[in-house]
Amino acid sequence: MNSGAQHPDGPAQPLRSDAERNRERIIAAARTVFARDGLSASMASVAREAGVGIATMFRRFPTKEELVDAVFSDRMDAYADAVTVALEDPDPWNGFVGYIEAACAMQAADSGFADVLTMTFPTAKALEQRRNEAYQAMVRLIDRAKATGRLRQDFDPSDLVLIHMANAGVVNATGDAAPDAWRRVVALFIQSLEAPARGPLPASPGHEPLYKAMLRAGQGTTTPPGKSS
Amino acid sequence: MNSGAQHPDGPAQPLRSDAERNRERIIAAARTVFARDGLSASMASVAREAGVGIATMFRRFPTKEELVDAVFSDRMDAYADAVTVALEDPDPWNGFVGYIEAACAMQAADSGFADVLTMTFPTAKALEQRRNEAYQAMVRLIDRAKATGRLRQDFDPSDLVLIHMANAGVVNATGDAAPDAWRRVVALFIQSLEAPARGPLPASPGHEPLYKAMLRAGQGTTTPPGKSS
DNA sequence: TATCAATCGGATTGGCCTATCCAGTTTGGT
DNA sequence: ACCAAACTGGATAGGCCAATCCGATTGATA
Repeated sequence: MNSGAQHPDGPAQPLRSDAERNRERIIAAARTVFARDGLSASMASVAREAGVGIATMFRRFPTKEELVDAVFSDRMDAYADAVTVALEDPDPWNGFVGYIEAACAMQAADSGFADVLTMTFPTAKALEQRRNEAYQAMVRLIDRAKATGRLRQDFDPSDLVLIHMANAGVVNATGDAAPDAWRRVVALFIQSLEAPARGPLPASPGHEPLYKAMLRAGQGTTTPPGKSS
Repeated sequence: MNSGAQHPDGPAQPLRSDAERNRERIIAAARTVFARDGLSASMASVAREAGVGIATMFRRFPTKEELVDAVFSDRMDAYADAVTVALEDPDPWNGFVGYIEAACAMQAADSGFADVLTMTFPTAKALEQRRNEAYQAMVRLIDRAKATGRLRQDFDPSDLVLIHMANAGVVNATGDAAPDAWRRVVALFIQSLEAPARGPLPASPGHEPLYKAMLRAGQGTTTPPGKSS
């Protein structure tokens, strides 16, 4: 993708050439492994795939969140781009529907990204900033679709998160045994969003509880799955 | 619940009294732990909760599937009962809707059961038999609802599995941070199922691929999460 | 080319998991 | 009250994981 640019935020000291090469090898490997196994993949498995030692892994990315940040911030750009494209559609409802389909397709194509869309990682700054940008654009997209009357009025931006959670459930459960199952589920969802509403909905959980939920989920994936009684 | 009945299928030799006591302690503990942590909870954590040794655990339930079978076959009865109740509703659509809500509520109330509904365990005979009974009744419920014209004609029994997968995604992701979020998602789903359909749907994945998917998911939970490169 | 600091990666530690083994304890019939 | 069979649970083996340490290696500079 972007071969010229380094990782954006000031590399106080440029890495030595071999270090930079390994860094990119690690990111490429993580892209592959996370796409296949989701964010629960181990750091060690990424190192193995990259052909570098475990220590190199941890020296460059001391926490998994930093690796996730480096790997998915540009995929989050693509996500934000999808909103922009949708906003350019002359038919707001078409744009809205196309956006949901595109976003869910991205989830289906990359298990790691499916996880990213339903979790939040406060320390992954680049990632979270892009997520917020995408969110702002998304709110405009929703308002536009509501204004035309095709999108039900009680739709809430946080409903998109719920859709992503539901879609992640389908994608995770079906995997490559039924790789297109999500399309049917998403199609049902979209039809339920079209105005006129066929009935009232239970109240939206609201932003803040959903944020807490995404935080909680993220911590589960980043930390070993151990429990204490 | 049922205090009189033993585990149904012929206990060739009745267990010694202390063994039987431990067996029930284990099942009770598993009910608690699975409900809290889902089926990914470890056998060891169940043993700890039950206050028995690890060996006792494995002697009574050599595989996790046997434990799952013992714990959830009666919950699957309740699931099947919900279909029966729904079939008695004079309004088939009401019955259908009520059934989906009840089933999803059971998922929300018990993480373990949420997993059970989206996975299959071929060796868990009691569980799978009850699942099939429920499935047969469910097909009748669907046909009845379609006959009245309130349920869209292209609804497929396997769509219920997809709904459960989606709901499991929401329930897992939100947990107790947004414990009612699933209600909104399910309400949207139901509204999309009401006739007249607002548009065609992508083809159903069909029974067999979905079964494969459920199998795959089950194995992931039963076996350690290790991977090979 | 010579030097040295940055970097590399294998070995290791400590934790949790599944699963098995075996010496000590409990049960129930006599 | 006695004893054999059934049962118990800690110890243990083997595997995967996150994370750290340190001797060997390599890149950049003079």
